[in-house]
Amino acid sequence: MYADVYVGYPLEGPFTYFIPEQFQVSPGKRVRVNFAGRNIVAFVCRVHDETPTGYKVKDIVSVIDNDEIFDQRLMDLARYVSSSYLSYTGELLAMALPSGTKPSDRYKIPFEKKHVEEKILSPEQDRVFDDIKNTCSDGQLRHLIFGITGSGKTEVYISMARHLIKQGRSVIYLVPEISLTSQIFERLYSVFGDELVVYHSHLTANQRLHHWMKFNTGKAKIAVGTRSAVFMQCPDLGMIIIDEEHDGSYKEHSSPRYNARRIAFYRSKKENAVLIMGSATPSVESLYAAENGIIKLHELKNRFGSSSLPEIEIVKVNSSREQDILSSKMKLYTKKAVDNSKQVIYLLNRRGFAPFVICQSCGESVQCPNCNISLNFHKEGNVVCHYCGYSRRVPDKCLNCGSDDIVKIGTGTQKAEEFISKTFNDLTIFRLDQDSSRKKNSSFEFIDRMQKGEIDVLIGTQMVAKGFDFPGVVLVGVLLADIGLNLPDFRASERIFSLLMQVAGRSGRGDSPGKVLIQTIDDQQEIFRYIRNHDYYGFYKNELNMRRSLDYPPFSRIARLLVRGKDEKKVTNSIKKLKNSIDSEITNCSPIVKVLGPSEAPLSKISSNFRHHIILKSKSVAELRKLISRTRDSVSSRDVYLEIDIDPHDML
DNA sequence: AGCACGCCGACT
DNA sequence: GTCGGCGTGCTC
Repeated sequence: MYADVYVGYPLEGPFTYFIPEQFQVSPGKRVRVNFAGRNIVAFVCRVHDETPTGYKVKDIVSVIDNDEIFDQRLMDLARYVSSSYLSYTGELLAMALPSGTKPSDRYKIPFEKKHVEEKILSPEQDRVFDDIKNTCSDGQLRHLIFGITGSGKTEVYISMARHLIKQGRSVIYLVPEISLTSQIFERLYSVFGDELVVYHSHLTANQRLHHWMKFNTGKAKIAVGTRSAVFMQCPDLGMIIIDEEHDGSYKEHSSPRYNARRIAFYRSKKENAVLIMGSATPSVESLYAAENGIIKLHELKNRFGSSSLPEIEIVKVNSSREQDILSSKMKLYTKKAVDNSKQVIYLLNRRGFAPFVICQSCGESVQCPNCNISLNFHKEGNVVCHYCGYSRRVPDKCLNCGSDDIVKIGTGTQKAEEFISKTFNDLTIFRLDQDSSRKKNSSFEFIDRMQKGEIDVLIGTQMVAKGFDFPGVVLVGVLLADIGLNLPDFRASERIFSLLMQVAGRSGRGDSPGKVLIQTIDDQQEIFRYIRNHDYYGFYKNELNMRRSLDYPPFSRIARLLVRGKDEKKVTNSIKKLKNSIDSEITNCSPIVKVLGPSEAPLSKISSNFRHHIILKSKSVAELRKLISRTRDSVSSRDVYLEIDIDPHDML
């Protein structure tokens, strides 16, 4: 007998191997095979007795799984996704499936089990729940809940999940990032107990395998996880929930560059499962789909309980210098909040853009030698590159002109933390960013301390904006809203808008009314008018008009072709060749595709790789795919790589 | 992706 | 004459 297998390389398979007598091989198991001289994992998709001709068949080396870990449905999904994103079936399987070899159930529940009384839905939540429940039995499977922050979308998801699980079906619950799984896990655990599993990349490979199998066999009925959990298999998929659906994390940033939102959309139809997406700031694409009847829209307009939306104020600051980190208004509001034993959250979006070390004499900032990006100053006296990890001591003299007049400009979370603790020296301050949250269990610890009111001021990057429910917070301060607003990227204002609305939603969730103070250098930006009024629809309309006039999504589909390599000459030659190939192909058959570029990518060099790109736009994504698959081989030169991104999330 | 094969330039 | 650069092609 023979087995057709896929391998985790950018190669379209499958490849056929001989099954030695003693092995139990069936579709859905992983095996070890010798492929091009090395032993690698392969995924069995078919077992048959057709002797291949034309090459010498090798034997399977060993069998990894006793039981099948996937079935035909995942194969179909993998083929669909890889063809949609011009990646490869095996590559997708390798990414989607757990890599462990012996399942481990040694997963520690990250909190003390406590009894939670059953929550009763508000009339508004109940209406939405009923509406979803009733319409989905009529075949309306896709739903978008547009609910303001604090309106209790989670409770609607949970009611729906409980309803479907009672019918013996399974539920996938997606959240944008790992730090959010623990919070939602706690809530779900109180409802579903041991029928719940988690799935994300911070688990060990063997834990992942165990959880995958528990869900796959139907022993667990609900799985909460990050984007890769959208591929999880179960006996009867009843629903996929996408919480914070606007979030960019649902788009995978390396090949296969799938978008979990689209996959969920596809699966819901294919497997007759309900899809619920929820957000306080729906993506322009999703709301547009709702307006066009592709998704059913539900609104939650009231906050749960007695709290109301916070008041938002915009305050102009003069610079991003240290003395301007906190405006006098910010200091005043902060003091008032903590004097009443309440809590404050400060958002400093993106650790990656500040602070720079700059020469006052020639104006040059200290650049990363591998990426053409300004290095960021860290407290330890080093400058660090957040793209490639390069790090060096702060130079005494300007590397460009030799002047010793170098200063640090801008503010990162570290510096802000230091400055704030100097300003308010009796407060307990906690910093939450990628550096501080990396230590294991620190995020659970911090949530606990925050809930107990032990922390006065929480300062952090966008992590503080997402999902937290701390009733003691009455002030949210955005230290510098301008960061990221002027990026050369058509989604920049959408991203900043939802970030600011999300973080604003952290304020005033308890009994006391909340305030939001947004500091900005440019207070005349249009976006602030919508933010001040909590006017999502106003923002949306404005944004939609812009997208329409420039032919951006949702009015077209985009593909980005990025060529990168260490030798810039080769990169530019390759992309020219690619452009020529596209041009001749277009005149032949695809006049409905618009071609922009080639041009240098905004991040023109990362990790010593020069980057140039071509942007393709078309109403028809099929046309884009056809064009790319016919021209991609023109980039064939060695050490030059072509990265294909269908529906890119940013174009930096 | 990795790796072998094989075709032209420059050098002990 | 050979070493080694990298373009091309293959992997069951």
